[in-house]
Amino acid sequence: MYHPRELYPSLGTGYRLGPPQPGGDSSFPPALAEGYRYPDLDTPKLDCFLSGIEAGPRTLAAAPPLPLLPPTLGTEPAPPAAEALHSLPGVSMSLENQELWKEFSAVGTEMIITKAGRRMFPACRVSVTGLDPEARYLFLLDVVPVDGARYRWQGRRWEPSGKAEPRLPDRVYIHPDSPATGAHWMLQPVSFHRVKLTNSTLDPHGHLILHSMHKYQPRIHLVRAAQLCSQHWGGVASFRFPETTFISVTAYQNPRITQLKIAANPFAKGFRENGRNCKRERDARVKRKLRGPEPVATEAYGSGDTPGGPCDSTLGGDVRESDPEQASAPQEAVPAPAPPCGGPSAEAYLLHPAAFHGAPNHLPTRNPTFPEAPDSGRPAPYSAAFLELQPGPGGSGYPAAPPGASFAPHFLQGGPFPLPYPGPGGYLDVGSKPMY
DNA sequence: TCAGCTAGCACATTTGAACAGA
DNA sequence: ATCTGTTCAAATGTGCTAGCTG
Repeated sequence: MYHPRELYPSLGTGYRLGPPQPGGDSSFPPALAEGYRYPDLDTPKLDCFLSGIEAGPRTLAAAPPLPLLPPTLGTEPAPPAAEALHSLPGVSMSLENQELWKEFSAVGTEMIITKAGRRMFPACRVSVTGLDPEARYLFLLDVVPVDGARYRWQGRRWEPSGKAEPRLPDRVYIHPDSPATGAHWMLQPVSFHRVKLTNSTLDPHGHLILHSMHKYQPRIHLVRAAQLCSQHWGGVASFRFPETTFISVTAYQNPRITQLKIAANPFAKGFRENGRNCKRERDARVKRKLRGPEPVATEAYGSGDTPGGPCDSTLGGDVRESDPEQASAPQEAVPAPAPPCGGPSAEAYLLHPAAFHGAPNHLPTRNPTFPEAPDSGRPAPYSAAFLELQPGPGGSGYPAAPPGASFAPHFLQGGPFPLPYPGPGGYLDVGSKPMY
């Protein structure tokens, strides 16, 4: 296994997220300071990953003391503005699909996790401003536990039910467009709809590993760096949005969440009231089955509907079909359909568009020594690459993920990347730290 | 007994290859 | 020969449900 300090020994350990330094930069935007405290502010799990960032001209300023997260979901008032923790002055981020998130949050967001990995819905879709248009940045997403409790659905609400399970290996999702110029990231909303969540601790695909019935919070990190393995990283900004807090489940507990997901997620169209798989239709099918073979449907398959589902550009994600206003909002912000990438990334897109619709083809070809995704004949797509990293020295009391028989201690799953770091669209395993 | 998990199912959407026509 | 638009099949993403497990 690798630790970033081993990968980048020349970088030292001088740059870390942490409490504000005396005399540190005070450019932290006040508006963004109104948020919640990172539960693990003192030991951010990205430490080992980000410690290689070169100390910039400014000292990293951490968020000021903030109130703790509320204990339960579904009852809290409208959440405050996003919290930010960064050393990139002037950079701010906003949640594009905030209304949808708030709708879920008001009920108590649940995210299905499966062994094979399940996408998040709603997905995190953000807009960023204040970047240097010429500089290159990486966009990362991770998910951290909100508290040390396990939760249980009590028929009407979620309530704490005992102590949380030991923290699992931390993984970071790297946006497929990374690295790209500031101009590219600011051109259109950045969507993390391809992030997958799993409850399989031996997950070989690099999906983000979570415990079921626990409360989590996604975080988005912006790192200024020319390349994924750059030795000249120029700062980091971390953001999180309180309304994106969710409880991981293997089956939905709150029927209101189920209804919201069905109403908002294009992939669940078949379960809507007027769909072919609504309860009435299902019952009718069962009856017909008992009587005899089902007649062939005469209606054109999916006719009349405008495709509005997730796409793979940064604009993609949870377009809410039932809410045309919401669906059109990003287009108002970006009048002309922008190319998926700008600068060198746009070049890569033109040369290898598939790279932005699944496999990162703009990178070196798939390493044949790595296995295919076990559940598919196709090469592992966006989750193709990740890196298992050993917890840092003195960093973790948490035992490293038990090495599965199917994969080596460190490797790039389905890796098109011959280098020991994850490629765009991949996941970085940064080890973990004990939380409780 | 029961809460939680898993696998299989049907349906909708996405994606890319193949093809036809300009 | 090239470009554009259409069609189609396979892959993938959904929630539902029955059965299993601890």
